[in-house]
Amino acid sequence: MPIHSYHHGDLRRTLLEAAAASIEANGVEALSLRQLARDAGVSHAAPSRHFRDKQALLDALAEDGFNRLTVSLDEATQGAPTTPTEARQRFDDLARSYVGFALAQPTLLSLMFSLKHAPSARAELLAAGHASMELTMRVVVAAQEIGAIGPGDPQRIALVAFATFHGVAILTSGGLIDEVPAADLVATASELFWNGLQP
Amino acid sequence: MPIHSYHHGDLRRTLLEAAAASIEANGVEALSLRQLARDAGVSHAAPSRHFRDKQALLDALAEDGFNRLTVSLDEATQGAPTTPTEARQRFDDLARSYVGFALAQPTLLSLMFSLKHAPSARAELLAAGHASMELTMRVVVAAQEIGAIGPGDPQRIALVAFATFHGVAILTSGGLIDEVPAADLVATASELFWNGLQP
DNA sequence: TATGCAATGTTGTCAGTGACATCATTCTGC
DNA sequence: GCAGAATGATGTCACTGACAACATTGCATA
Repeated sequence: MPIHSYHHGDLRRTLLEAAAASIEANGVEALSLRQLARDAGVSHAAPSRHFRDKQALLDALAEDGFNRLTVSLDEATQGAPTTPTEARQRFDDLARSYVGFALAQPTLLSLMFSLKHAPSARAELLAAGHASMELTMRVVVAAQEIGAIGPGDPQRIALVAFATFHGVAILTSGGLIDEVPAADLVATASELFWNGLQP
Repeated sequence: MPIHSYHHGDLRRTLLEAAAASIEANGVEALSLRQLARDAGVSHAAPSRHFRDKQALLDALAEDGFNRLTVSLDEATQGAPTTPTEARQRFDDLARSYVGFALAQPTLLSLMFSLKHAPSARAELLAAGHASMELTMRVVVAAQEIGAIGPGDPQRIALVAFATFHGVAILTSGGLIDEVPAADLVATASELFWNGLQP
């Protein structure tokens, strides 16, 4: 790809990456399509070829975020547990991975769960979000299968676990907590939740 | 107060209420100070007398939200419990109240925990947020005092409880969950968490 | 009670923005 | 090698937030 070609080459990806950096640095409110275009060295209307409007860019960012979160959670919970200790470890790892994601890109996480998405993007977002929750369910089911935790609708348990991780992630990344270190809060949450699941 | 006086009378409150309605209807992104001014029947620059800039209005909204949340949680948990069943009931009520607040004004809740606040407003927001968490701690301490749950740092437990409620609230109000009714999710979360607290 | 100042509201202006229409260039499949 | 699809550029418009300068009103106090 020549340095100065009429076509950018991979403008869509460039815009997404710059936008992700921008929202973390200055918030969603301050995101400017025209500024992104300037930074990418294209005209102010070029982004509209890839994102119908600003909302479409935000939707794409959110979907991308869910996909990255799914990868993170997946990598953190490889291998089926064979002992209760291992199952518990997977659960801990899942929680730490979630909160780690949140601390690294808190604004993106908020955006992912923000409810103002274009109806057209809703299907993709739902699918991407569900993939993340599926991973949580996988950990729950694996723990149930070896008897590390009691029975119970794994989907419901996984949803509550996911919600717990999310809440801890938002609280710790939101700067609303000074007294308790983030890692301690994650550990406490994981421990309490696990206790509640015991047979 | 005359119908048409030079001074509006209570513009600040009018703006806050209209803004709260606007963000729930159209999202934070679409909030327009000038539109709020038009709706209130004042000039486009009048709001600046009450809110230095848009961020200041959002900060005030968030603080107001925390105060209202605190009132809701307080009203839902009146009276010291005397039995484990009552203590458990308080805990359930707290969770339901939190999620009810979230369902009624999901965008405001997101805004409250958004990290994009002016440094000058941080102190007030922190105080308002802590008041909500204090209420959660009150419920935990009350339960501990009558032995309904085991010992443990009540602040840490309360923070995790708060986080759990918040996570469930965001998930249920965010439209990311179709399979499980919100009330069921709240009940499951409350039950699992309570189990984890048993001595 | 009179008055001066603080609080509040108005008008005017400016640069930045998102969206859209129209035109230009390049790429790709046939 | 060429036609049409992708992608980018240019021009324009209404709207917005922020700010400056000016107007009106309410209130404290002398």
